[in-house]
Amino acid sequence: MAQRGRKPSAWKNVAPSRDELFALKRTALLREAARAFSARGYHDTSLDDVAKTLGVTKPALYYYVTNKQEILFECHMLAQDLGNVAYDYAVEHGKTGREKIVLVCRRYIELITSEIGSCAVLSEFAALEPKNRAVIAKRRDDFQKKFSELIIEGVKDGSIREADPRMTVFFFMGAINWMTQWFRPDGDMSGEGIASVFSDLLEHALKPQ
Amino acid sequence: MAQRGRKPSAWKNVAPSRDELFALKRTALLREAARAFSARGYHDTSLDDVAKTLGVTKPALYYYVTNKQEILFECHMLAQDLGNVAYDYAVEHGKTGREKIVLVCRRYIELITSEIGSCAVLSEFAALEPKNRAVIAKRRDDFQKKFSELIIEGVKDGSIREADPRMTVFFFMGAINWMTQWFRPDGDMSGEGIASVFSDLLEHALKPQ
DNA sequence: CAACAATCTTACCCCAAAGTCAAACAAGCT
DNA sequence: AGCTTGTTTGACTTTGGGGTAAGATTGTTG
Repeated sequence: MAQRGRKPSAWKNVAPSRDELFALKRTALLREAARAFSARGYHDTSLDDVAKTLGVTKPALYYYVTNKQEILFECHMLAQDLGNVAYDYAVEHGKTGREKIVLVCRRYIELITSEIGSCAVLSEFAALEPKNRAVIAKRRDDFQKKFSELIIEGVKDGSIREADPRMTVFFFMGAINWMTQWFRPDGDMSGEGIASVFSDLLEHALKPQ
Repeated sequence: MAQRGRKPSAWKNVAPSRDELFALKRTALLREAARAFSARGYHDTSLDDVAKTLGVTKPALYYYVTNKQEILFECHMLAQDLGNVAYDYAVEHGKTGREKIVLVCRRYIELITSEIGSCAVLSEFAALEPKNRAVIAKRRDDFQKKFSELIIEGVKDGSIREADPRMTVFFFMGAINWMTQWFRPDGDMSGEGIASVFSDLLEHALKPQ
């Protein structure tokens, strides 16, 4: 009934194509695996478990993924993407260096808390195999470099007091990354609430005087 | 020669008794395991490797330890002890709430950086078996509770601006705990250096105005 | 319907690494 | 020397879980 009077091609919106179905299932797999990894850790999560949760058997997973390691790698990539989204947002909306930094902080927290499943995985860095680890490490360093530059910008424009950029980045990125160890979506503090408190603390830490 | 003219009992200082030897070896085992766990992660570290590094074989380790899990548990306990040491030091030496909090931060960082091997393990929380995990979690919560109370004290005595105590603790404990992910003893920043930067940031974040 | 491709299952292989055990070795004591 | 207790080893068992092969099932298309 809702379909009536639509264009003939309306079915496309309702019945996903094969490729779309494939992508959908693959994403579901990554999400579920990420959730499990964060809850029990990479090594204590068997693909049998993940499969059971998804209502299939293990070999079915291997149709969408070449091995367990690939899952972990993709989760890391997805989580890091959020960081870049937050960064772009902040650079666009902030004026001074401090405003931008504080905005990144706030936005990033909002993003990872709403997508916690795929992000808590950030703590499983050691479980990445060397080649993948190198890729993720490189991206992370690039990311933190951009942050450092925002701080330098803030010191120049007078919105941030003199401070070691690299250490400052480590400081608040640590505070944020550690969230994956304690944040629970059903806890008594919302993602936005935490974002407010944390970005406020950061702002005072950086402000001159 | 250095021994000459000493008391007859001087040998005691040089030749450890059996019990002392046992304790010495056991500690060496824990230290080395901790180092390996931090470098490669708990699950990617085999006891065969640890044994080889110590110049013995795996079964020898089992003479000092009942199983692998016990090693991880003891490492966590040791790392947490440092937190309490830092706390006691700060309460003794600080006057206002803020001074105490900042001192805990500084002292704790100095301690874990000098003992990084046994501390980087803090990130392997998920690898603890349920029973042990409960013990460690309890201790950690107690620890953070004491911190919260220092903050409340600081707000009362006017040395700390209005702030959510629990979130504030999460914030800077996160920043510190995350150090285990990036700090390297041979890096270009000493433990004291980091302690200074971090405690300075924390101080500004808490200070009124 | 037949044929072909996409998807998923049952049954299996395989191996790294935790953990065990009896025997060998070492050190002190009488 | 020989006895005893503490320490270490070589050789072994066991198991969880990653990964695979071959066939069943479902869906699609001519």
